[in-house]
Amino acid sequence: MLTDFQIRVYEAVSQVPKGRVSTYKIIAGYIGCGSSRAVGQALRKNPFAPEVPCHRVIASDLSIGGFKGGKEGAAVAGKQKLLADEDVYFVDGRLKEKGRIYKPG
DNA sequence: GAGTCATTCGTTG
DNA sequence: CAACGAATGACTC
Repeated sequence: MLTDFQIRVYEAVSQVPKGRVSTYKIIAGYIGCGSSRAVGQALRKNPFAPEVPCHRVIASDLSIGGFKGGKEGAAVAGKQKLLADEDVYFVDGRLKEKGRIYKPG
């Protein structure tokens, strides 16, 4: 069973176009949540894995964030790899071009 | 009902 | 700039 909150997150993340990324903070504020952690929780489940590009979501400090339940290791390694396919590159574990961040509005 | 979490901001050194 | 602590909101058991 999915909650309205999770659906909100999946909807917001699904709106992020290719070659662009978003942050937990932006998603959280976009759906009306004061905690970015809740967003990560919803993405962690990600029942719509291929439909919801959870790999297009990073931390607000331009860090890679987490992936597949891990915040470092092969998890984020695969995340950066996927982002690299989207023309989104990372440097030292941080987003290369902050302009890649997609902000609604 | 308590524990856990893929975060974020503020203070201190 | 770097490291630590406190706060927030929701999902899982």
